[in-house]
Amino acid sequence: MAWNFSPNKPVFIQIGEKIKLSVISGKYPPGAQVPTVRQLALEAAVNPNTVQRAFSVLETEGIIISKGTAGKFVTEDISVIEECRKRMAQKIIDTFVLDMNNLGISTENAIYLLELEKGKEKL
Amino acid sequence: MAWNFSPNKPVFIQIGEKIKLSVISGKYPPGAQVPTVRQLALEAAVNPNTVQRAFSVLETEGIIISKGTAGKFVTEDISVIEECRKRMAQKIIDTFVLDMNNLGISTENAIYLLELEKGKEKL
Amino acid sequence: MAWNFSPNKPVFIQIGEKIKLSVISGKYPPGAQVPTVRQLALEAAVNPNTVQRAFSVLETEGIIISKGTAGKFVTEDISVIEECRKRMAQKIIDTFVLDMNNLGISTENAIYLLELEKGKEKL
Amino acid sequence: MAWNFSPNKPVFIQIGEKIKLSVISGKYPPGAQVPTVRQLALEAAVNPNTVQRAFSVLETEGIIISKGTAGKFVTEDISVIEECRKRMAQKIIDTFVLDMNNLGISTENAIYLLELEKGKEKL
DNA sequence: GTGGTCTAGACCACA
DNA sequence: GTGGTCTAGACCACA
Repeated sequence: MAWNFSPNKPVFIQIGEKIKLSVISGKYPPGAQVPTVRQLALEAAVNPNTVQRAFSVLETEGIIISKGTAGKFVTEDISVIEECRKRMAQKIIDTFVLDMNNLGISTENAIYLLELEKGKEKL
Repeated sequence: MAWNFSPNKPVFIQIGEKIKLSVISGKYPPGAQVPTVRQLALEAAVNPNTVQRAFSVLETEGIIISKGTAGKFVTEDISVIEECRKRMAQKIIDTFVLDMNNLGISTENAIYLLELEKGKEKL
Repeated sequence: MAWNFSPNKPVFIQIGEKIKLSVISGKYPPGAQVPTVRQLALEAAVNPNTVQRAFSVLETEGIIISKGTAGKFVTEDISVIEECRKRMAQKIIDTFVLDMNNLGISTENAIYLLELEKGKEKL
Repeated sequence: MAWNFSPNKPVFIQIGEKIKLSVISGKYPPGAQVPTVRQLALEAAVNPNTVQRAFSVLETEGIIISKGTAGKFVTEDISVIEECRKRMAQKIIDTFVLDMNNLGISTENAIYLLELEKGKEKL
């Protein structure tokens, strides 16, 4: 995993998002143990407290469950994960549509621009 | 103009973006004088320093030009405005594609989801 | 406010509960500013980080809203506060009934014991 | 016996409470042998050390008496058990009254809410 | 002055 | 070894 942090967002948020994406992508499947706080802190070269804080957000969301001294685990409730994936996708879409509309670009035109973008990807 | 600020972004950034959108949308056409710092500060109920800071960003970008005591004016160089519009649109698109891909959603599927979103708008 | 902490619960939890009770009791009414992080840290003789953490829980619950550099304020949405009060009361009742039942004391008998307790209070 | 542990309390405490309740309820009567550490550890799927720790608390309280290799037995001194039952009940009541009062709910009103709760139980 | 983030490091409980 | 809490203290952005 690549750990290059943007200066725009708090590090603990960025760590949390990366773990969340690993869960959603299935890299950490339901019920699996996630890396320990100390391990992630070493990897990402941050203080363990910062990793702890990232996890505490995910635990509040129910994505990660702490089993005391045994470690932290991905929830086995698949619906929580799926719900999270949907929520994130919808938020990205809403932001995109709103931002484009603010620029005076209709959703229809935005889709057209994305088609062009898709064309570029093939190159 | 509605001045309801999100707590997530600095206020001066939000003010700057709003003015920028007014320029791009033509509400403040090329060469036109923009409202004074004091006027905007009153309207938005913020400290004049905050508005000043927003303007200083726009002046650095060349969108707004300060003519000393005469006031601040939208640039007459239309290409600057058009360039800014394109840059903003491209940044929004790039962010959108990247975010969706990170969620495991291809650009193609993202377009499909946007089509659905467009459908909702009609309701 | 008396700040004597029990060793059984984390300090940040106890601080959070105390603030929450102040909100529910109306000591900090809707819309009012709550004491600053630094002020509470001084009063309670703990690290500002610990107070910050207590607040972050209340902000997640929507009881407290941070208005950037202006300070932190009690939500103006009275329903959130009322909802919180009800939730807390119900949780206390549920715990009580469950604990008593586990001891082999029916809810009816528990009420009888409470009547006795009420009698003691008058002395 | 159902062994589902809450993540909020230490497991050894929860095991101890469960055994204590079995004694109080008469499931393990005075003088009776209680299951062995190994047996309970197997049942509850925990480390034998954890069960041992739970027992050591109960032995300190005098509820359980260890007779060396013969095993562990419930005390034959009924007054110890009765005393324990009373102490637990009083603690639960005190906590309940205090918590409700902190929420601004008088003991009288608390009793009223419990009456409502009793009503719900019949459904 | 306000909130907010982060580090270094200590210390604790649990298993 | 695992998670979890807390302190002291630095540093930053915003207004």
